[in-house]
Amino acid sequence: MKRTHTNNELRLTNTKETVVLKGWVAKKRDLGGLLFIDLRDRTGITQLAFNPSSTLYEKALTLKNEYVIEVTGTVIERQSKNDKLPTGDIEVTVTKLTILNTSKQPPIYIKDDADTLEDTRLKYRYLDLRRPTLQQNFQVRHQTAQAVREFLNNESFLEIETPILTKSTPEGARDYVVPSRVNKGAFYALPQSPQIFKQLLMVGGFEKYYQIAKCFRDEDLRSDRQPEFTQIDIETSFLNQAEIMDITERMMKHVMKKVKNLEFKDDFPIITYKEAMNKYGTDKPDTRFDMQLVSLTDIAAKTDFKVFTSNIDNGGIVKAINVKNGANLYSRKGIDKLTKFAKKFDAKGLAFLRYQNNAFNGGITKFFTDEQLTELESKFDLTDNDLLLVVSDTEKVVHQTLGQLRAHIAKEQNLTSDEDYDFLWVVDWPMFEQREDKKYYSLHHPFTMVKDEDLELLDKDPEKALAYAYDLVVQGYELGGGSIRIHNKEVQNKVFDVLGVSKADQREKFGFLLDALNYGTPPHGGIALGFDRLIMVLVHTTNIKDVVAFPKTASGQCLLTKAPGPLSDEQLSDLGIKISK
RNA sequence: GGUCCAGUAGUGUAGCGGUUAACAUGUCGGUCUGUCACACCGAAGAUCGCGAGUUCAAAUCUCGUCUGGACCGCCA
Repeated sequence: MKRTHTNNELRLTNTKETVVLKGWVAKKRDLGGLLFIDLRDRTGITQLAFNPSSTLYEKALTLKNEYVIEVTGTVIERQSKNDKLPTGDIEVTVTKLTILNTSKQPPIYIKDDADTLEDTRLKYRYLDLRRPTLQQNFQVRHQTAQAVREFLNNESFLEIETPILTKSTPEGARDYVVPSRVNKGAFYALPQSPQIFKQLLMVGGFEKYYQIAKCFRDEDLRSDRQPEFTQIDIETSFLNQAEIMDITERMMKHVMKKVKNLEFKDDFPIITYKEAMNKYGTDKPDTRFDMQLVSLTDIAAKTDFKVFTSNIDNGGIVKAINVKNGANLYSRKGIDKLTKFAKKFDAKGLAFLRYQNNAFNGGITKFFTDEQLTELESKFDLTDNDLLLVVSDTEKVVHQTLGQLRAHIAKEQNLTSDEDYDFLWVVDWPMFEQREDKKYYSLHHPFTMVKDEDLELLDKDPEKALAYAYDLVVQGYELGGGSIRIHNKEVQNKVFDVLGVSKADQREKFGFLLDALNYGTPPHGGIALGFDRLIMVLVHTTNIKDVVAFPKTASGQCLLTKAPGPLSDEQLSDLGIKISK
């Protein structure tokens, strides 16, 4: 029989209608003389009622959780209503019951507040996916993809697929690799992103490209990181940074309207990379709360506190955050915990001062003169029981430590709301960073265009050169990043020189791209947004597994399929591969 | 590669040297005509992740190992 309604559809207005419903038995409530079944499908729940006078009563008694059934029945108004369910005013008196399939006792509960351990849930992922929250997450994921496509299609973008079997590139993340049977000893790599292909599509004249693209990176996992993930990948020709940011911003506003019914009237704020690092200690600041980093280097230099003065003499800095009401929130023991947290980021310690009754006390107060304390007071918007947390070290360590502390404390103290979407652009990224080995590394990627006015710096002082690069940040997540690309061969060569990529390597790894630059490559640029992360933010989860249908564990295993697994000797020999051990 | 946490009936937890291994929920049986976390009564269900060691005695302590998780490194 054809299903007439889903399980979230029937209302009082349907009373007396004959309906056909299908779904899973979510719950059986046997009152002796009366039997209720909650029938679940992906939309919701409808209550079925069986009366002992019914010939179906005995059969209904045999139903168990997760049986799949089809029922025909009449919609009636309930004697006792349930205002927690959209269908709570009605129930269906069943006149025909067909058991479509039975179920063993499931190893996990199919309900939202189930606290089953993650490994059990992953092993039986197909059961876990039946949970309403996960069902809703994938609904949102679908709607978001639709909204993205709808917007970009309207803006004349073409959706074009790029290869999954492609070539390994030297920089960036470790590649996942696929052996070639036809070409023994040679390997494809799975793309870390469609970066080079989308640039070549611009050379190919498509002008506006997008793809909801799978990307692969063989790096260690985190709660917000899977080895394969999805990007909204966009590339355009002839548009400048502001124009690409505008399209992206309008796309995000479209998504927020379509998926969350939220209007964003104002432009997303724009701050520079430098400002982000100085004020928030991170390139992806959560701006839902303040607690900005404040420099105390000048005051600290005047104190007799050796830790500060010797750090400053060695080029270090001193900065602090003001934890509002922190003196009440963090006891001595609590501060010790924060110190332990700070040490994860290479800080040697965490200094503090309390502000109570209009004066500082505790911690490092004794190292400051009254005059210096007054100066300190003027730097912060202090109220009673504030707590200053101070870190002194290299700029890098200070920023990372205080940036992480800031986020950590906000989380501990619930300073943020999941429904507060603080979209933010971070611009003016440096082209390169110099690491311990004194070599230069791309902050973005090696195809990023240097700002016109900084072109000369590539030769003189590469570290000072800024890029046409922009990141979109929300709630402390890097939602995506993009840049204007180099379309000029001389500049590209210069960048490779700074990066120390030899001519031979340039030829070997990027020859096709460099060749393409010879044939009328248009000015182009684009952006890539982390699709999974966007969904995480939209459905308020911090666990990426909640938005990926079949995710991998922290060690890259799929507990459902047991991937990755060994190959047979025959397969290995076909590929010309020997396993050494 | 490193640090930390966890692994005990189907599921989630308690127990932290000697217990009949406890509790909740689920399962099974019974009573019950308005439940929706139905209620009540009863029952079954556990080589305490695995392997060694210490001890008269190990779920409990030690070491190793496996699995899962969080984080650091890593992720242009």
